[in-house]
Amino acid sequence: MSLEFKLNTCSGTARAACLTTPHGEIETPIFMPVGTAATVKAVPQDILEQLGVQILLGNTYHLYLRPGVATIRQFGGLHGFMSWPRPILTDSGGFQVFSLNELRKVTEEGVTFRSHLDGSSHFFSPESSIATQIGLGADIIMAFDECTEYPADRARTKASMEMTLRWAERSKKYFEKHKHEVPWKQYRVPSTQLPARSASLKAENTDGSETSNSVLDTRNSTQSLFGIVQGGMDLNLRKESAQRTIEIDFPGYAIGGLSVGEPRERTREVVEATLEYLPKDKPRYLMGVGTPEEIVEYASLGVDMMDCVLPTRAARHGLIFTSEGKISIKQARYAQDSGPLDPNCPCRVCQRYSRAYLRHLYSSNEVLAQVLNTIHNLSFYLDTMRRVRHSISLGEESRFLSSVWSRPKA
RNA sequence: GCACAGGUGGGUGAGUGGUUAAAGCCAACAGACUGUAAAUCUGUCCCUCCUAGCGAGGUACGAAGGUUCGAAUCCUUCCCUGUGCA
Repeated sequence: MSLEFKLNTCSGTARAACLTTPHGEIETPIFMPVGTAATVKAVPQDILEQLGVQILLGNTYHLYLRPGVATIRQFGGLHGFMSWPRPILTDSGGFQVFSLNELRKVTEEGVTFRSHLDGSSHFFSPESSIATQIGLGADIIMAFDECTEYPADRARTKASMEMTLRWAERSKKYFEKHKHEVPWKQYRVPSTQLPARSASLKAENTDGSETSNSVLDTRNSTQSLFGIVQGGMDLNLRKESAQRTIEIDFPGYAIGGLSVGEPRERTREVVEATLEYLPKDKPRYLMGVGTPEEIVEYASLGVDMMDCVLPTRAARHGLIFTSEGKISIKQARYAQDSGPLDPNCPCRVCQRYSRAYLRHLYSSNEVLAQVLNTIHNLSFYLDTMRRVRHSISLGEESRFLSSVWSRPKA
């Protein structure tokens, strides 16, 4: 069994479920921190575990350039390389087709990138992206797509969508043929690092010599490849893209091509419309969103998985998310403030440090500022999703949206 | 005391007769950030006024005078700093 999606509770359009992957279970709706270069910037893995991070993102393009797949393969994949025993998802490099627009050339065959590191030329196709992702060995990997830019006219959006569909077929075809080449091997991790709920995945310790350690048994499992729905802001194209992607048949579906500059109301509209066409019994992953308010809303619409660089990047830039809105810890007004970042936050940063200290760290350019700010923002996001799951499990209707934070909503 | 070299906006430091209220960098202040080319990027940064503009005045390149249509830039004197010699 490589992927299992078990619905627990539904409440309105929202649902709570359990997604089982070769490296453990994930409770959904879930927020997935982004660790592009095999690291969630500024935060060590053991702290991520303590924060309750259940699944991480990695990026194919970045890891392919550095350190290279061969290296990661030697470690049995990303899990072993970065010492992260829990689930991982890799993005295909499709987003870089969009974001590196100055450095790339797209053709039907694939995309030629100029490396942002040294300017060297590299070619990515659906086949090579999947090959790379198999080498990286994430639990969930993504089809190679083209993230359509915004704005785009209907003809351009349709052409882009059609190509993404062809690329999806190629991705799947290559994956089915090569999925057994995944480099997973048994590797030992201290049992303290294993998420409790992965206990069922622990293999028998046959040699008996490592009784204090657990061994993840991934021998009989493979990765899972998700398809990606495109179609820009055009609801009809979204519908068509969803239906045709489903025809190709994937164990999970992502909604891509959003948060690319369109107004937020538009995003919501497209998400809501697209979800309607996605199967209820499979995980739905909304790529690249959002603010705390937005992820709560998308979860209420029925999204199961989300990822976003916002909490981590914003933290490094001094923007802090709190139950009372966002604050910029750089501001002079916090220079003497003895209170925590967020009075309602139980995280280790809020329990220990003052705003004045955190502002001081930031203005002094101390790396600890990045560490602490990121830990807080991630805690806040993870807590937010925990509350969303709790609300869904209580069967609270759409009301849970406003009760997620213990404050009146404006 | 003598001889050189210097004194520029909060700091550093360009500029050596006119597009110079004065580059760049830093600091300060504010803003942005949504499948990470991001410890990044953008704006403001002498004072006052308004119709808020590549707007109008004022003040400013150690001090005071002078030359010139015009000076941070040239001249004189003074003050201060560094180095060398007494």
